[in-house]
Amino acid sequence: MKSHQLKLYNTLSRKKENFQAINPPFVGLYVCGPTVYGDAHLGHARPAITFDTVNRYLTHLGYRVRYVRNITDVGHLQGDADEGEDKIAKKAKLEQLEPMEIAQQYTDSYHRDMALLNTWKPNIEPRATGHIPEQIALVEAILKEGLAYEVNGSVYFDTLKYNEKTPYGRLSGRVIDELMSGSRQLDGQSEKRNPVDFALWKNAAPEHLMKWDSPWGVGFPGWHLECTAMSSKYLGTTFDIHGGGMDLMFPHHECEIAQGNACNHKDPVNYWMHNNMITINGQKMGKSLGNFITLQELFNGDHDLLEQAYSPMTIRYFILTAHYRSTLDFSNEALKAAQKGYKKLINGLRIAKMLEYQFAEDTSIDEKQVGQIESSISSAYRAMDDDFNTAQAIGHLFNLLKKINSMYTGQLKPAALGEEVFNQLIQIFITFVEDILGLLEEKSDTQQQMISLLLNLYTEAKTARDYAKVDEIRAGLKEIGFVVKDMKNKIDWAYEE
RNA sequence: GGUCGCGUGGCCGAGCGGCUAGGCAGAGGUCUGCAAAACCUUGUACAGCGGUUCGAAUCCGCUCGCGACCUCCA
Repeated sequence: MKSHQLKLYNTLSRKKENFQAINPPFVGLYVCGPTVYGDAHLGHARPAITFDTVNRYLTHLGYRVRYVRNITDVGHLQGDADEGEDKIAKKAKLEQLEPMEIAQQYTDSYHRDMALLNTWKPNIEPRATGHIPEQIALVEAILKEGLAYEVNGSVYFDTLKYNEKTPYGRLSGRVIDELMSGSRQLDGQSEKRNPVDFALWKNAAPEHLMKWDSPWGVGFPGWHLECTAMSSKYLGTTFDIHGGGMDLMFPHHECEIAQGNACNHKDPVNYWMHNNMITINGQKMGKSLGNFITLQELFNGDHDLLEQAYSPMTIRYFILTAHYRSTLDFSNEALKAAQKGYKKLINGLRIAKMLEYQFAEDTSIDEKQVGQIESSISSAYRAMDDDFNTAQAIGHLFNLLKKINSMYTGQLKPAALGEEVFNQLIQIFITFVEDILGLLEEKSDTQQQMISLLLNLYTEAKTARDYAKVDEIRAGLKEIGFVVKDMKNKIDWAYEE
């Protein structure tokens, strides 16, 4: 394992803490996945990409990560008028499909979008419906502890009783008395002893589509139970890192802590990490607000708010240019700037892979350049070590990129760096861009071949001083998104930024 | 109402007590048949008002503005 002191911000302590794995080199990472009742939107991309980066960086440091991300295909209740109705079941009725058909369809589209964003697949991707017995067992365990009660075939968590021994609300900084006084008495909550109690198991109405037998009758699991059931099953009753969106902090993650403590008398998670929201015109983007843009719409440019299409890698880069705990505001201007920045970086990646070290007798080591490169490299690592600051790391990568570009145009001789520093520069730049940040060149092979063909014609025309032909080829390539780089020492191409 | 967070140059966005973040846009230059790309140079920034400090965008207080959570939500 590399000697890095990784620090990460723990929501539980509200501080950056040194990361210490429970059983190194193994790390358990659990992230709340999507509820599959609609296409993934920009908001879904944020946790997927930030925790993908966490996964990638931990792996880079030599940890062996078991990444578990669930698929919620049952269990979340609809609010207000639809109280008690399952979100997925509701959608199913609407479209005259089986609930599992809906879940499958959106699981597939989620996988497709996440693959386009170049996120690593979780090692385990458990489904809530595949873990009903585990959830029932959890409910029984909590009942046995005397921290839950049954009413009319439903089981509720007795939050007040739990709070007598273990404080409830530590994660989100809530105090139970304030919650009690501040909460509203909603319809359908009458079965609960207290408004702060939450459902572990819900009795299903006859028309309810997704339901299972249980010791308390036919029903379905409560909203927060699946994550406790699946995380403890695959990662243990106390594991290293739990991630998710900030909006899940309360009540979802708070309830997970309570459920874990109720069963196992210990905290389920050492480090809680929460990504901030993506906003649109300063407001949270969300399904319930109806102001979201799906990833497919983004990729196709097919939305009223979009002036153009933005590629998956542009989206990934865009998200990475902000720290994960900051809000990130969507706008065409910001996305366009991200697109240019991404392409600039990827042009650098292509160049880095082409560059070769050449010894030159007449060139001595340029200590200033070497110093700048070494400083940028260590700064990039320091940024990642400091709570996964990808935004800052990217800034340092651009400084390295300048050196790479300078060598490419012949303004800086590789020999001026010395072979060791040169190799380090190239290797670290490529590793950061591809492996750690997960940014790939978006290309196709035939496209590459066509371009080199055209560049050959360009070079021939240029040698023959047929400038009309030269300009024609250049203009034609520009039209389809490529620029000719006609330099003193060579002719090449680049993506138009 | 309660809890928490934010306000950085034309735009996006790091920074968390002293050292140029970076990207996009703009200006000048080098290179080039002309360009483009690249490279170099360039930008009186830190919501306002007080305070702490040798020193504050960074700490404290107040004011203004914005947002999140408290209900499903990434």
